[in-house]
Amino acid sequence: MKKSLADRIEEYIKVLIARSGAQQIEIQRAELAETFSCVPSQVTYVVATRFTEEAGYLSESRRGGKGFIRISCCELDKEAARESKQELFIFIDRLLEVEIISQKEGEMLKHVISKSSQEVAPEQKSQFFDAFKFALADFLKK
Amino acid sequence: MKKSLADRIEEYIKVLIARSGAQQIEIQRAELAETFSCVPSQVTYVVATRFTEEAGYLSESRRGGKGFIRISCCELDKEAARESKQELFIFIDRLLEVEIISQKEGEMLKHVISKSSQEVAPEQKSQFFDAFKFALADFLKK
DNA sequence: GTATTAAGGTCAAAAAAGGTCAAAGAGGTA
DNA sequence: TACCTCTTTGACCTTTTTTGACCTTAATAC
Repeated sequence: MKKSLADRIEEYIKVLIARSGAQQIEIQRAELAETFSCVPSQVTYVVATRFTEEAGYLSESRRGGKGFIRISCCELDKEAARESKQELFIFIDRLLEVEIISQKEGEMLKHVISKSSQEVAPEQKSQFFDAFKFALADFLKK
Repeated sequence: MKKSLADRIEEYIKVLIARSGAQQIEIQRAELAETFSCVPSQVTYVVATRFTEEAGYLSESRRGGKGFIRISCCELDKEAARESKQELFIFIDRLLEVEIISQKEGEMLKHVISKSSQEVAPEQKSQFFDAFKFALADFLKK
C-alpha cells in the first residue's frame, strides 16, 4: 500500500522519538509542515489521529511565541492510568445499562472526570481513577 | 524545548529563589530587563503570568527610588485547596437551587469529589477542585 | 515644601505560534 | 456506481509572547 502523507509524518515523528532517547519530544508545527511541504493543520491531524492516548501517547501544546507541540510516549504510569480510566468508564457504562444512573448523569461524570483528572499528576492518576470508581460505587450502595 | 524569553526569565527567577534559601527574593525590574536585553514590561509579564497565587507565589512591589519587585513562595497550598473545594461545593449547591441538577446528582458529585480528591497531591488539590468546577460548568453549558 | 529623578505599572498593538472546522479529494468496497 | 472512510487543504480563530508609549509613585535634592 502506498503511504499517505499522514503515514509519512507519523513515521517521521516516531523516528524523532526513538532518536531522542527520552520519552518526550517537541516539534514546531509550522516547521514540520514546511519539511513535508504541507499545510500546518496536516500536522495537527496526524497528531490527533495517530498520537492518541489510546495509542500510548500524550500530546500537549502551547500557542504563541516559541509555541510547540509536545508528544510524550507514556510509560507504565500512564498505561496504568489509562486502564484505570477505562475501567472506570466501563463501570459507568454498566451503571447506565442497568439504569442506576441516567444518560445525563453518565455523561456528566465522564466529562468532569476527564477534565479534572488533567490536573492530577501522572503518577497519581491511576489511584485517582480507582478512588473515583470506589467512591462512586460507595455512593450508589447507599 | 525552544524556550521563550518569558520561559528563560521565569527559570532565572526560580533559580534566584532556590539559591536564596529564603522563600522570598527581591529583584530590580530594570536590572533584570537589562540582563535579558528586553523591555522592563517583559519582566512584569513574566511575574504576572508565572508567579501567580495559583502557582503558589505572591508578588508585591514598590515604585520610585529603591523600588523592587518582591516574590515570595507562599505556603498557602492547603488554604487554597480548602477554599477551592468550598467554592466548588457552593457552586454545586447553586446548581441544586436552580434545579439544573437533581438532589441525587448533587450528592453524588460531592461524594465522589471528596473521596477521589484524597488521592490528589496536596499542591494540586486546589487546581483539581477548580478544574472540576470548570468541567462541570462546561458540561452543563452544552 | 517643591522639583527632580528613579523606580515600577498599564494597556493595547503587533507578532508568533497552534487550533478548529468544514469542504473537497482519494481510495476502497458492496 | 454509490457509498463510506480517511486524508488533505484552507479560511478563520484563539492563545501567548513581545514591545513600546505613556502613567504613577516614592525617595531625594534643593
